[in-house]
Amino acid sequence: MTKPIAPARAKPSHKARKPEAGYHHGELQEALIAASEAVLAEHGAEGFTLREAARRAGVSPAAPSHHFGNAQGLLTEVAIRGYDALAGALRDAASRRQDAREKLHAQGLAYVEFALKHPGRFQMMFANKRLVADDSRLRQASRAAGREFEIIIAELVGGTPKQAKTAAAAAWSTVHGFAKLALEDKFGSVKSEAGYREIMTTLNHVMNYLWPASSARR
Amino acid sequence: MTKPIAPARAKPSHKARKPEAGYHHGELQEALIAASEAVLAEHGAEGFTLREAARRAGVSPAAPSHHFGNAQGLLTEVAIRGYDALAGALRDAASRRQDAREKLHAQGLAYVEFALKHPGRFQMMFANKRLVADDSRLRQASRAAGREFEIIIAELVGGTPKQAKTAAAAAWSTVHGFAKLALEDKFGSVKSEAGYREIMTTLNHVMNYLWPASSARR
DNA sequence: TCCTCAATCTGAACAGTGTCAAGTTTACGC
DNA sequence: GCGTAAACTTGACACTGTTCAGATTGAGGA
Repeated sequence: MTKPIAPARAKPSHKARKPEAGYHHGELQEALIAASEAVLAEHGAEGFTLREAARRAGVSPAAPSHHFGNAQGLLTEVAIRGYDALAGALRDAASRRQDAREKLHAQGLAYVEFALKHPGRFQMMFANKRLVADDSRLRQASRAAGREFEIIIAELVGGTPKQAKTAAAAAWSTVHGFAKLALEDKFGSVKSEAGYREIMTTLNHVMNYLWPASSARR
Repeated sequence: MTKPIAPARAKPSHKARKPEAGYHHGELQEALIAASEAVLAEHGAEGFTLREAARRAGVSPAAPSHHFGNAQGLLTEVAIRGYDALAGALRDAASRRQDAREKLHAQGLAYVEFALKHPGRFQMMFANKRLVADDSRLRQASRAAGREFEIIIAELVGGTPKQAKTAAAAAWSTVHGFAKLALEDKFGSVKSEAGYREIMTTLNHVMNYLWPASSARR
């Protein structure tokens, strides 16, 4: 079933060309990142192996080390892109609404959607032990994603920056916890389409409960 | 075909002494569970290995399979005890308060405290891929822990059972997400004592924000 | 008391993992 | 055209979880 995938390699002359055979790969970084994301999508965070990623990129198991140092380095790059994508999804969701509360709700849905649609990548993003946790670019990307919540929350609650930070921590915790619990089947099976929709409506109820429409809650 | 959990071994009456030398271990199941918890405490969920647990129990790497089938079986047993301990901590925390809101706050603190003080075990409890996720005892233990929240939430919000379920999902999601994010250093370093206390006061603020004292919130 | 036999545990093997050192191939500036 | 440095491979090592044949044991029946 999984036989040697045709190696995607760069043509010698100019590295902007289509991939063909050759000792040097040419675009190995990108190929490895893409391969890693594919492995994460298929086998989840626990099922990721460096050798499998290398295999899919058509190179030897030792090749990644020349570009990323080790598996943590490669996964860190994957996580950074994951955070970028997450931040984009959050910004996108908020931008489609007018009301601050609706923006927050949309962000919550987008967050959980992101987690449920890319479970492996999402779990890896929050698996510090498998990443270079103190990588500055990683930390920056993570904080940028968190800031998307803070922006909307500040708009919603007003108050001092400290209050906004608290409220943002609350929002992030809630949606993150919901996503994590959902991924571990605590709210039913995520596998089926019906289960997925049920989970998302549960999330909707949770958001309505914690951030209701009127200013007087409950 | 089902995992061969050995029958509870009767302690050899005349040999109730030190489990020192001997071909037969005598209390290997308990020893393996204890060893696993020690490994989890020292190296975290990612750092757990079956061989290391066996090593600590003074037994060959193949021995655990006779009692737990495989690593998942052993870890499932560890997770079950973890959920039992968690449920106990939640019940305990609530029992010390009168007001329903204070009970919920105490449960939230207890939940995060549990996670931060036993990170490896906690993370493993929610790592379905490393457990026998459909083990009935595991599911029951997990639901029992979740029910501790539901009990207090029902007391707090009243309403229909469905509303209570929503509110309980919200509470669980929030404290679980907070714990997970804290463990991944999203709220500062957990390592230092000062960082730990800062995290717990942040949690306090979050709880006060989401479940404030008066009925009119914020 | 002895004997059997099932339960328990070992030892060796296997396939797979991440990483390292050393060797091979290629690209590119001079 | 050449030399050098980067890119990649090869082979090895120390691990991992799991399997299976066989050694060891103790408990209960004779």
